[in-house]
Amino acid sequence: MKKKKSFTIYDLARKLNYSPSTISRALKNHHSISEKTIEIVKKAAEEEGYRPNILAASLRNNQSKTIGVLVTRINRPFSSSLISGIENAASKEGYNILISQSNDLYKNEVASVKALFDSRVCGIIATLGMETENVKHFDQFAKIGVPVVFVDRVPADFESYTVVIDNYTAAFNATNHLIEQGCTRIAHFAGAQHLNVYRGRKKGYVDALIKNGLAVDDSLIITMKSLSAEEGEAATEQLMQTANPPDGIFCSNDTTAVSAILTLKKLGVKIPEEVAVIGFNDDPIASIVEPALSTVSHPAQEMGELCTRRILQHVLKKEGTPKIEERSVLDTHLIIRASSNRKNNP
Amino acid sequence: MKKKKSFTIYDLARKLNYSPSTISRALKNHHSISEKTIEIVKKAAEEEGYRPNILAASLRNNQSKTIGVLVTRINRPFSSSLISGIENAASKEGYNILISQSNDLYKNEVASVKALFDSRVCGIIATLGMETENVKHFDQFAKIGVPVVFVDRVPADFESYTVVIDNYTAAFNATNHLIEQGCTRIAHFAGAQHLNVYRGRKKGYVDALIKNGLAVDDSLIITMKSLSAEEGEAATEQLMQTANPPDGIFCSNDTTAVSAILTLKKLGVKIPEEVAVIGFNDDPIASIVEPALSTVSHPAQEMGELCTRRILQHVLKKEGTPKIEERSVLDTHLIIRASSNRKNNP
DNA sequence: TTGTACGCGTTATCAT
DNA sequence: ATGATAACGCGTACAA
Repeated sequence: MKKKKSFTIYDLARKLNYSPSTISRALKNHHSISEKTIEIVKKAAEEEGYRPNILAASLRNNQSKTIGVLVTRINRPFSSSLISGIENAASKEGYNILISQSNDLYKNEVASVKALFDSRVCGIIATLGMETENVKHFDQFAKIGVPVVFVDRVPADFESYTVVIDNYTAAFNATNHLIEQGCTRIAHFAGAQHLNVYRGRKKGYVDALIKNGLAVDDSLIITMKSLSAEEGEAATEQLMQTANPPDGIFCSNDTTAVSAILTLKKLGVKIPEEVAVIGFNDDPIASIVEPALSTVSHPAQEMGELCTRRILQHVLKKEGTPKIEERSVLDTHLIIRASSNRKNNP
Repeated sequence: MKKKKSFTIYDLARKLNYSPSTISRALKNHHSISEKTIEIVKKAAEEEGYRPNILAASLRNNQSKTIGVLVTRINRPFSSSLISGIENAASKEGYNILISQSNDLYKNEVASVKALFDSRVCGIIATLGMETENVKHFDQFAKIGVPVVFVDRVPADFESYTVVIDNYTAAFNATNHLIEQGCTRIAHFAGAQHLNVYRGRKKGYVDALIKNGLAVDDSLIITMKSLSAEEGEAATEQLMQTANPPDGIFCSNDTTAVSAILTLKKLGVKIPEEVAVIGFNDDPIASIVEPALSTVSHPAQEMGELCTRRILQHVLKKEGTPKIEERSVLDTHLIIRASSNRKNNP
């Protein structure tokens, strides 16, 4: 269905007996146009319902005001908060955002990145999928000077902006907290180890154990494919059936942590007395589950805003400041709730 | 920072000694181009890393393959699921989605709609904000034949596609269920009444009471501005302090319902024996809170997919099928959990 | 202060 | 089967 031709600066020019260029300039308050003309043009534009065609402007300028965003799943607390932050910061500066999700499939990720490139985004913000092990598909951006910001799940070896949290320290602190609560046999629900976030969390966990003189028992480390509720339940059941079950679990996300809590309750295990549990992300469910889940807060919204700022800084930058690499590490916060707090439940 | 000029069909044409039009056609498998030429062109395009410039194509075709999406807050279970559905259906057909959020502010909504229009989206999917009482800002789309799909929170008087659930029936059934459980004094947490969804839910609640011969007590109907957790808590406390507190609460969303449950527990009120609670949406927290929250499931993801389908149907439609109005009402499902189930807690 | 002319990358139309 | 040309709407160098 073809759309009607829209009202352009040419139509406006004809109507006002000006040249199109004068209209164009007046509309953007060019200094060489008289106040009066600007006023006339703007008034007429308003009356006629003129709206600029951004496609044409972007093509002409070889530069769009659209930021591409790629996440694994839009429909997840972390992602949606991240996107929300990105959108708020972007729209405030007159930038649009183009969104796509990979559903954690490498194939989709590559296709989405291509699509975003074809749309000539002025920058791209991306979180890597579970299956992603190389990031060649982002090379095309670097090649033409379009900034790439990787956030949260980031590659090891790509020259780009990076916005992350310190997964290692957060995990170390979380595990350390469990030890302070008296846990001596702590299990860990780990995620795919080729992803920085899960690698960091596992390493923090292991180092906290070592630092405190506790044994690292590989049978207590369950590595999961997608950290789903089902996997969390299965792992919890499996662990509790062993001769020597854990007295604490540090989970790489809240989904599996909440799942662990529900499963432990089903098994009649007392939380946190017999098994203390701590998660990661501070999803809404964390504060609702009973006992409330201790977790690590993830400043998703702020991360999104920062990502946008990185893109804008880069785009608005003048020549001569080509540094396209900068790593931002945001603070996390350990939130201690009932699921790991033995002090209040002596 | 200016970007490098990109590799175009002209470069490809020069390199292969073909005309740009041949390249253009070969790239889209035009039937008039020989197999051999197509192969040659595609191979070279691949080698040179040629990527089409969608901006140029859209400008030339006066038709983009981008769907605009406007929600109130990206960062909400319903919205993010909706968007996820929209994105999945769109990307499958090679369409992109441009997202913005109004944060429930009318001013933002108008600005976002303008921005989406300026980007020449081929269709727009929107959920109205809390403050929105008129939808003039959508007229510009109708004017040039761009389809508008309103979803969930929709206007009463705008010719467009509409994707909704039957709020009235869902609310009626939810309230009826509370009555079946023995509730006789049921409160209602209502939302802004100029929005169809909250109006429908309230009406369903009222009619269920009437149908069952129960009195409609205005003091039991609390109308909230934003249906936030804080409002839910305040309303619950207020209700329970009265001489004649309710024995059931039908809430217009899960946020206030969960808030009610937590507040009731704090007050030592037994759920569902003394007060049964039911929410709306089936957010993740609904199944986690204790007792688990009965609620109405909202097929957000499917609604999103349907919205996209409406746009695509319209866009791909040939001339002569101009019907731009069609109302789709999706089924909801009453999910009975512990917060309203007195049968299992005699 | 305003106007003219061209090009951004693509595709549709009309030729050859 | 392929090529030449114009046009989509806008912005800008250059001219007046």
